[in-house]
Amino acid sequence: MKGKAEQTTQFIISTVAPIFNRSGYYGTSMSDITKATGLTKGAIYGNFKNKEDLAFAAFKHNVDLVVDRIKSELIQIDSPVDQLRALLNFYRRYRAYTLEIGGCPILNIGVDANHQNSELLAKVQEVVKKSQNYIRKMIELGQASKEIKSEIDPEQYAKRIFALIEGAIFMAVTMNDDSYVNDMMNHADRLLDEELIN
Amino acid sequence: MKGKAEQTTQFIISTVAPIFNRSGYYGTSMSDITKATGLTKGAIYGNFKNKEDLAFAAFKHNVDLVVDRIKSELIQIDSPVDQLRALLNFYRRYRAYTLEIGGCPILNIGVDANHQNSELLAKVQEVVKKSQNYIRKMIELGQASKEIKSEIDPEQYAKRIFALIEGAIFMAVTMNDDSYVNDMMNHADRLLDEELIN
DNA sequence: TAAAAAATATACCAATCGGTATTTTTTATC
DNA sequence: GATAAAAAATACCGATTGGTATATTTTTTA
Repeated sequence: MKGKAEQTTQFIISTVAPIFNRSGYYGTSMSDITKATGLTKGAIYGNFKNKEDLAFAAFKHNVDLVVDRIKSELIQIDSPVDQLRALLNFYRRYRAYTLEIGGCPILNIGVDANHQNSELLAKVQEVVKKSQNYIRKMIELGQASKEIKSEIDPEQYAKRIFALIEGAIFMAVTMNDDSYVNDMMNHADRLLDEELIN
Repeated sequence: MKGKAEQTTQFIISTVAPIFNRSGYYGTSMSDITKATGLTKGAIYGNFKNKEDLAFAAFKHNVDLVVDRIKSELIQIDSPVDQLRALLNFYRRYRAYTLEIGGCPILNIGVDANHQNSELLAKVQEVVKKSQNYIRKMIELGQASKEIKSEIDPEQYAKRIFALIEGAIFMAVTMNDDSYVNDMMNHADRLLDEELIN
């Protein structure tokens, strides 16, 4: 006895995820949610404990969308250095890709949840750590294969590359100007060539 | 016939500015504002047309605080290259300095206002443009004095430096980790040495 | 110091907030 | 197709939202 509800749950999440991402927690009302889904409060609260739980699910959904896309693009690449380059390339197309979900969930929810919802902020921090670990492992694999200098600190560069990316996305979204991302990815490419690669 | 009101207006703005910066527009309620100021709605609405106007004033106040501080630190420096270095140094101390106002207003309000309040977003964009022009002029002065390479594009590097800074601040605030800013400012220093300076 | 003006407090408004108890409808099982 | 269970709709709740009209207090000016 279950089947319909799971579909509805997924429908609610995917419908509501861009709204939370764009408008933030307090900027998204239950009536926004019922309007967007065409469902009533009874249906929403039958599938989610409360608004907060819906916000958690929405964030996870948006992150999974992006992460799945990245992994599917990088999994077919062998060399870790080429993977790093492909990652940068992904972000060149990032803004167009995330238009429909309303921008970068890490950036949006990170700013929104800070000082507001520590539990949601913790989830953002988890995603950031996983993302940085992902980059760090690429760097470490590059060191193991002698493509990347052994003396550099993988953690340090993973954090820096992630910060570069988020800064570029923030500026591109805020100023509605893709050149921030394009220039920054060129810059990151040069960073690879001049500081990381042997 | 005026005097008391102006003091009160200023008091309200400076009291409320950190709240808007931390909690965003919809996350800040009029009751938050009356509680924090100890005033009643009558006093608030006697000094401001509505909540939106208060948010505008709060953003301007936070920006002015930061800008005034930067200008006071840079005005006594002659060489434009040294000014650029001093700017980077300012941001090394930025997070501690902006703890009381609740982080970077450009970042916070930029994300908060996007998709929510186009008028407020326009004000953020104006501040970003002014900030970038400020950096661009330093670079151009450096070119005029032959300290900086004539072939580089001042606008491009002003945008990149600003994006670097905002990315580092976002990561530092979100992850509660100052090393993002420290590492990024070191990185920007090297960018100056290797790409900009003759 | 009295009168005028300005500033603040009080009391209230309709609308909306997130959430829930109950009823109705839909779905799955036999 | 009857029945039971699950899901969704309806109708409602108290609290809070941003905002306003009016009364009171404070400040300024004469």
